[in-house]
Amino acid sequence: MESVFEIIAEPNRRAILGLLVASQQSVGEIERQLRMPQPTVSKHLRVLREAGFVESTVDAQRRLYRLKPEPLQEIDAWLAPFRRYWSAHVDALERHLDRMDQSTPTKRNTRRKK
Amino acid sequence: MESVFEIIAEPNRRAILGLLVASQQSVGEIERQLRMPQPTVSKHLRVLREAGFVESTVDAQRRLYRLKPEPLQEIDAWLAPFRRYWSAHVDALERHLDRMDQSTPTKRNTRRKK
DNA sequence: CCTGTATATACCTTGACACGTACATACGCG
DNA sequence: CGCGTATGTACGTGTCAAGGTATATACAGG
Repeated sequence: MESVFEIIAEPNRRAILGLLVASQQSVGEIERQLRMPQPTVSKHLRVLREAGFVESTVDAQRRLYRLKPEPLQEIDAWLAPFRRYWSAHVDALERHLDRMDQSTPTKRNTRRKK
Repeated sequence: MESVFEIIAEPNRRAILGLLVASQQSVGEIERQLRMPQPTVSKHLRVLREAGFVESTVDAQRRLYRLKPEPLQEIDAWLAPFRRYWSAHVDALERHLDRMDQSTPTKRNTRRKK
């Protein structure tokens, strides 16, 4: 279970992260909101913790889990080249639509690469 | 194999997507650049195609695969709340550092991103 | 046609991981 | 101290997906 991508492939883990983005939560609160058995929550939290997605602090018998940004930022970084790709191709789509619309003269001086 | 997250959990598939972001490629070209057996490439391409990550056109015996943006945009969208989360917390960190630095009166318009 | 090239698919095996159940540990309180 | 609550962990099980090997399909050219 090495990569951040495998970690977030699990729907329950994404749900847990989705909860924690609002505020920190105890295991029991997560358990109740997501209606999943407690051992399942604990195991997913373990995976998330060891992958650096969350950290916990002790509050008596409870443990409060909160989000850590780095792994998700890593995913965001991986996505960057593709963002550039599709923003470049919005231009291509526009050119395509321009060609379909015969009446409008191409006011298109944005040149294409490749 | 439903969710886009499961699709990109596979390292070879991410590698293929990484190749295609540069330009479209034939199966053989992918096979050679990534040094993976041809059936493996074909199977991963199939998964990517059925999930909408790529599309292919026929060029004689070859098939040219190119990227389609939507599924990756979906991942990008999922990431959005977390981006808000951590950018909010960069601010919190900055405020914290400001409080630690007693001498400087918060001249808070130098907004450093990341 | 036959051959070589290019790509897809079928079958099998293996390993990883998610889940449920049961149990262990820890803490607080009466 | 013993009980209830809160959380972590160990074990057995089933499922599913990735890889390898072999084979099928498609096309091009002599």
